[in-house]
This record gives sequence, C-alpha cells and structure tokens, in this order.
Amino acid sequence: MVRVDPRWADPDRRRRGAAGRERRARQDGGSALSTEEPPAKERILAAAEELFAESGFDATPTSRIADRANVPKGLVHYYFRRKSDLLGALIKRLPDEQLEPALVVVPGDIAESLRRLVRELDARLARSRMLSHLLWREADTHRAVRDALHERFQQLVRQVRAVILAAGEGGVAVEDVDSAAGLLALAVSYRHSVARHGDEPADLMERELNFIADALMARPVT
Amino acid sequence: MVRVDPRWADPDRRRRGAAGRERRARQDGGSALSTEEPPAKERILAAAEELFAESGFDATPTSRIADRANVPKGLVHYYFRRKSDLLGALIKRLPDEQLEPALVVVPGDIAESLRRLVRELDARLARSRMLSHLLWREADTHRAVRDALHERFQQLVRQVRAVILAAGEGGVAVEDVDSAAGLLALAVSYRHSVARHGDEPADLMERELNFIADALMARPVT
Amino acid sequence: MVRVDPRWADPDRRRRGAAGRERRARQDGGSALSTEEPPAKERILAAAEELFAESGFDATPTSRIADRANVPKGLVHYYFRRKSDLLGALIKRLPDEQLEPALVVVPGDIAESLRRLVRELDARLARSRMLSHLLWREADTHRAVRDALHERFQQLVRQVRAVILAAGEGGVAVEDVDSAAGLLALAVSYRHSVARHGDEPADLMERELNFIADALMARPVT
Amino acid sequence: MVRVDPRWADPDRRRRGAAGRERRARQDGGSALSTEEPPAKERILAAAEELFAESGFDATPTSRIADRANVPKGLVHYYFRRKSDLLGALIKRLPDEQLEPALVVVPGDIAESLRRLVRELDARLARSRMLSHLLWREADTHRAVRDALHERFQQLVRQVRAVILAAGEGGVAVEDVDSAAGLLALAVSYRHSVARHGDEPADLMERELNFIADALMARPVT
DNA sequence: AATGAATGAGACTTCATTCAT
DNA sequence: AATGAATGAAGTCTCATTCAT
Repeated sequence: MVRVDPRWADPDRRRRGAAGRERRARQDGGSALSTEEPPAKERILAAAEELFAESGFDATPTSRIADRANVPKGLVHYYFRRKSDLLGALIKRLPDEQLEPALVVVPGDIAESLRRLVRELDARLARSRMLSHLLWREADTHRAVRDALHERFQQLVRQVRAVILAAGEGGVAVEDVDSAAGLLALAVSYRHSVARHGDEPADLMERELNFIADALMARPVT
Repeated sequence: MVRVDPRWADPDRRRRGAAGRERRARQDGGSALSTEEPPAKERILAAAEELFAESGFDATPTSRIADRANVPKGLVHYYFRRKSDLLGALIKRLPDEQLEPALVVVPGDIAESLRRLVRELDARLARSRMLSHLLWREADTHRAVRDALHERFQQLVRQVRAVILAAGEGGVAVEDVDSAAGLLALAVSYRHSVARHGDEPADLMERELNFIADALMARPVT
Repeated sequence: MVRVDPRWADPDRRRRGAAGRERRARQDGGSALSTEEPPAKERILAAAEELFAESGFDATPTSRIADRANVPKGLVHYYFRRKSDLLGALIKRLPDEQLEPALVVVPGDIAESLRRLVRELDARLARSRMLSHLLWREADTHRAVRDALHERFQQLVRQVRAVILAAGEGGVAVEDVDSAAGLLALAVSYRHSVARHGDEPADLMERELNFIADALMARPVT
Repeated sequence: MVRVDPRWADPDRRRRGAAGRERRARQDGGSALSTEEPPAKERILAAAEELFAESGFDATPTSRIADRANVPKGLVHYYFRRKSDLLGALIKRLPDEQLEPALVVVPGDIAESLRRLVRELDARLARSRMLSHLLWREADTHRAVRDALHERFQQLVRQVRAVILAAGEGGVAVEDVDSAAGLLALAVSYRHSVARHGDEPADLMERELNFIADALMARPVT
C-alpha cells in the first residue's frame, strides 16, 4: 500500500484559494518555501477527495479539481490519465483501520471495551470521513470502490468480534457474538456512511452500544 | 401526495425492448389498445427510476430515459422541464410504508412480531427497492431527496418501536425499546440501502433480529 | 445505397464563408429561400469531403467542418455521432462508376474505345475527385475505406476488360486482356489517387493508352 | 545527404519490447555494450518511421515514438525540436535507388532485363517499404515529402527507360519507350505505395511486365 | 399535445512543446 | 547531454435544454 508522506497526510491541508492564479506568484526568493507547499500530485488528490465527497464523482469536473488544487488542468491528467484513476488512487490512500484489540479491551467490561473501540475507530475515521462517505456513493458504479468498501466492512466486523471475545473472558455465548458484532459494525459503518446527512443523534450510538453489551452479559453461556 | 394509478404501479411494468420503433406503430384504429400501454408520462418516470438506480442521476442522460420509455426525446422535457424535476416527481411516488401494527403483532412474542414486521416491510420495499437505493445515492446532492430519506427513516423507527411495545405487553424496559428500535431500523434500512451491493448474508438479519428480541425479553423491567 | 438529392449533388455547391455568423441572418422574409440553401446535413457532408481531401482525416478538426458548413459545432455530432461516421457516410455517397460498355465501344477500334472509356470515367470521377483522393489517404487506417477502395478498383478492371473484349471482336489474345486491363486500370486509378499531387503530364495517359491498344492489336491470337 | 551508419541500417534493428524499463538498466560498467545498441537518435528515427507508416503522421504521438525507441520523452524533442523535423530527417534517410543499368541488362532480352530490374528494385525497396508507404500518405500535407516522392518517381522512370534502351539494342521504337517506361514505373510505384493494402496478386506484375516487353518487341522500329 | 432538429456550453482527454535541473 | 514535470491549447464528444412546427 502506498503510504503518503505524513507531512501531507494530516487533515489540515486544504484548498488554498479556489481560482488562484497565485500559483504563479512564486514570490519566494529561493528554496525555503518547499517545506510549506505539498507537491502538486498531493494537492490534486486532496482536492479530488474533497470534491468527490462534496458533489459526487460524476458531478465533479476535473477542471474544478485542478482549480482547487491550484494546478493547470493538464497536470491532473498528467498524473492520473483518466478521471477514474483518481478514484483508484484515493482508495489506495485509505487509512488503515487495523487496531490492536489490547489497546481498548478492558477485561470483564464489554460495554467499556466497546466504547473505547468505537471512540478509537471514530478518531481514526475522522481523518477520512469524507473519503468513507465518498465510497458509499460510488460503490455502485465502480467495482474497485465496491470491493474496497466490502473489505473494510468485513474487517470492522472481525475487529468488533475480537474485542467482544477478549473482553467477555469466555463468558459470552458464542452464537451471540456474531450478531452483536454485526449490529455494532453496522451502527459504526452507518454513522460514517451517512456522516454528511447529519441525521444521527450523537448519543444514539452510546445507547445502542450499552444495549448490545448488556444483552451479551445477560444471557447464559451455552 | 400524488398516488400512482395502481394499474401502472405493479412491478411487472418495465421496459418493453430497448430499440422499439414499435412506438410509431400505433396502427390501432382507436381506443382499445390503451388498456395495454401505460401513458407516456408514466413510462418516463418508470424508466427514470430504473436508470437512476442503475447508474446514478448524473450518469443517466435524459436521452436514455426517452429511449427506455419509448418516447421521443422532446417529450421528456415537455413533461419535466428540467432533469431534476424527474427526481422530484419520483420522490412523490414513494410507496407509503405506513403499516398497521396490529397486522404483525403477536402479543407476548417480540421475536415473531419483529420477524413479521420485517417480512412485511421487505415485501413493500421490494416494489421500490431500486428507488430506495437511488435515494441513498443522491441524498447528498439533492436536498429534497435527503429530506425524504430522513423522514422515511424516522417513520421506520417509530414503527418498530410501536410493534415492540405492543408485542412486549408492558414487559420491556422503556429505555431499551429506543435502542432496539434504532438498531433494527438501522439493519432494515441498511439492507435496503446497500441492496445492490449484495454483500449481505441472507440469514444475518434473522440472527440479529433474534438477538435483539432476546435481549429485550431477558432484561427485567425497571 | 443512399442517393443524394441531385439538387445538392452537383460539385458547384461550396463553402459559403468560413467563419460565417451570417448563418443566423435568416434575412429572407419567409419561405422562398429554401430553394437556395442545401440542408444542414448536406452542407456538413460537403464540408467534410472537402476538408478531409485537403488536409486528411486526422488533421481536420470537426470544428472546422462545422465552420465551413456554417453550422454550430454540436450539429455535426448530432448527425454523425463520431467523426468516423462522417467518413462512412461519405463512402456511401461515392458516385457509381458502373458504365454500359455499349456507350463507348467502337467495334474494331480498341484504342478509340479505350479513349472514350477513359474520357467517360474521367468525367464521372471529376465529380468526386477529391473524394477519390481522400480514399487513398485513409485506406490504411479505416477498414471501411480500404474495402470501398478495393471494390472500386476491381470494378474498374472488369470494366476495362469488358470494353477491350467488346472492341476487340475476338481478335485479341485472351491472356493479354488481363494484363492490359490491369495496366490501364492502374493508370486511371493512379491518376485519380494522385490527382492533387499534379505531377502527371496530361498527355501521358494518351500515349500509354495507345501503347496498350497497339500492343493488343499487334499480337496474334493464340 | 545524411547517410546512415550502415551498422544501424540493416532491417534487423526494430523495437526491443515496448515496455522496456531496461533502458535504465545500463548496468554495464563502460563501453563494451555500445556495439549492441544503436544510439538513441537512431532509435528515435527508426521508431518514428515504423509508427508513421503504421498509423500515419498525425495519429502518432511523439510519446509513443519515445516509448518504442526506449528513450525518455524529452529526448525526442531534444533531437528534433518539432515533430515535423522527424519527417524531414526521415526523408533524408531515403535509401538511394540509383542502380547501374549494366547490373540487370541482358542485351536483346527486354523482358528478362526488366524482370531483373524489378527484382532488384524490390529488393532495395523492401528495406524501406514502410517508409515508401509513409511518403504516399503524407505527400499531401508536407511539401518536403511531396517533393521527395516526385523526385523518386522521375528517377524510377529514367531508370526503366535506360534499361529498355540498353536491352533493346536500338530495336525498339523510341516513342514507345516512354510509354512503356511510364507504365512499368507506374506499376512498380503503385505496388510500393499500396504495399500495406495487400490487394495486389503476386503474379500480376509478372504478366504485365511480359505484356510490356512483348509489345515493345512486336512493333517495328520507325 | 407532441416532436425532433438545433444549440452551445462544457466535459474528458490528448499532445506538442517548454523548461528547470 | 538528458530528463521528466509541467503547461495550455485544442480536439472529440455528450448533453440538457430550447424552439418552431
């Protein structure tokens, strides 16, 4: 997987003026500025991510990507011959959500363990919330996107299950774990997919999480 | 709300052969054939629904809608001046999912009640699965779509809660009902939103449903 | 084969001003002018034929075709979705060179018969000399063109042979007829293919023609 | 005229694998390998010749020339600032078809002399058949090409005439020689120009050649 | 009411060419 | 001498929308 130079990976980069002929204004006297400006290719990817998430893939002209990235139109296609290559490159940049269960597990306390897991996942996904959202929109039309989306969901389920099992210390019914993991993964995934819609009360997740944890504890092991 | 003439609402309408110059062949002398062919406006909406769901709003040219509806291109804009008017008209045709709780509630058996509810909802949504799916894709870009989507979700939650309460006969903790209703609504909604992706094991819903029902029964009323 | 309305088929049509916003200036008071202006589709084909022959297929932008035909750019692609469809349509317009041998044969005088044949062919090809020329240039890249070209050449050979046989009245060696027909067809075809190059002395054809005719007469029948 | 280093003129040069990042692998420590690989400029010209003949001048991007020549894109324009300079350079490399008549003349046997001449010309042109073909395609658009083509044709006619005269030993009518030379030059030239089309029966030339030779012998000297 | 020709803005993409290194 | 990033003009083609009939 292609990792981005961490200097440019942080979410605080952003457009630097929409139309900007400022690009030309290499007003710096020499070499120092290079530490300030992400390379053009990076700016293009960032702009594409933003705009695809904002308006969708089809509704985003490459010319607008160029504008926001502050590069000439030709350069977009120099780095990414076709528009869909941009989508492909974006997928490769998906942050890795792999998470060490030990980091969040509180033995014996499933609810707290899950709470920490969700908090941790949220933190990580925040960096690419728009990207996640974008994936959901384009999953239909682009097979590569659909596959990436599917894989991410499965990984999420596995992770939830691992945490439940570790926190449950053998005290939970195995057949319930799958259901619980599925439901929580659903809730997390859903939140991220519809992030932009904003129709989700903030504490809903907390209550659902408790509900699931309690249910797991309440049932006898078979 | 504009209700569709039930004659044309049944799912067996559908395109009648892509190439079809048959449209011209109105060789019938008068009125008899009109019982066989939905009116042009109806055909246009049906075609739009299919194509938007298949390829997305932006990626569907109005000319293709005209082709599939077997009408001349000009007629599409005659009935729906702008393309987005088609989306608006489609939303108004959303089938009403309102459901009388009594139809599915089995007093004392939450699991069976929910099972029947889900089955019933599935049956109703099947008629417009593609339309549901379409809503998810376009919710970002079109406010009217987003609002419709939101309203439908809330209605779903209310319905699940009503069924739980009726089937629980006062024996379930009120604070759990919300969580359970939210989770199940989530699961149902999710299934429909990702219907096209097909990455959902068929029995997952059944297991999750049982998990939720058991959890509700297992906990003492506070 | 699609035949052009003969009113527009004559070679004297021609561009009516290169950039011409005059198109809009429907200065005519009503209906009379329609007898004067070929329809847009016709003008597009004529412009394409000219420009392809002048500069080659690749080097001719569709925008220039639109300019010369005095139509907006979109109309070119309205009638001919892709540029190569223009080439295809042009091929269908090729004038038919079929020629009744009786029209030119002077029994017993092969030279004169061939002379009349060549004169007749020249007259017919003059109407589409540029088109013929164009075919030669594009035969490599476009299979449809290559096939059309090949077929036209074969037809030419058959015609020359028919005339020789009819004029020779059985007095020519059959095995020579093929060679002679091939050579003359070559000479005719060559003239038309390189028409634009202009490196062909006008009377060369006449001398070659006589040479061939004499050769046919001079040899005893076997 | 710039002559090519004969080491690279042989027809066995040719592309060495399209993808070839091997170019970078100049792992050799020094000078030995240089006997194996034509210099970059040479490879560029060879690649251009091939590609122009295959797809035409306009349809061949310089980037593809660079790819096939296995050189970086910048180098193509370093050696040949504009694309048309490549065409100019290619013309200068045209193999010289000058041919000593004595090499092929069989005194008294015109047919055999011409047969040997044609065979010899074919052998020479085989080395640059694609180049010849290319010339025909581009003659319209590039004056330098047209001129080169014209000059080559005239030279061909002169050569055929010289052979006929030498082989005829004064026994042929002078006025026929021109016609015969013209026709044969036409046939030879035509074969090369349409080489790629492949619509020429192999033995046609042989029959036509005999026909011409016989015709020359059959007529009395005036 | 219905039609399909017409329009022009703008999308994606390609490419020769320049330029800093 | 060599390189490849960068540039922007231009090309093909699509499409929503208008309009005369």
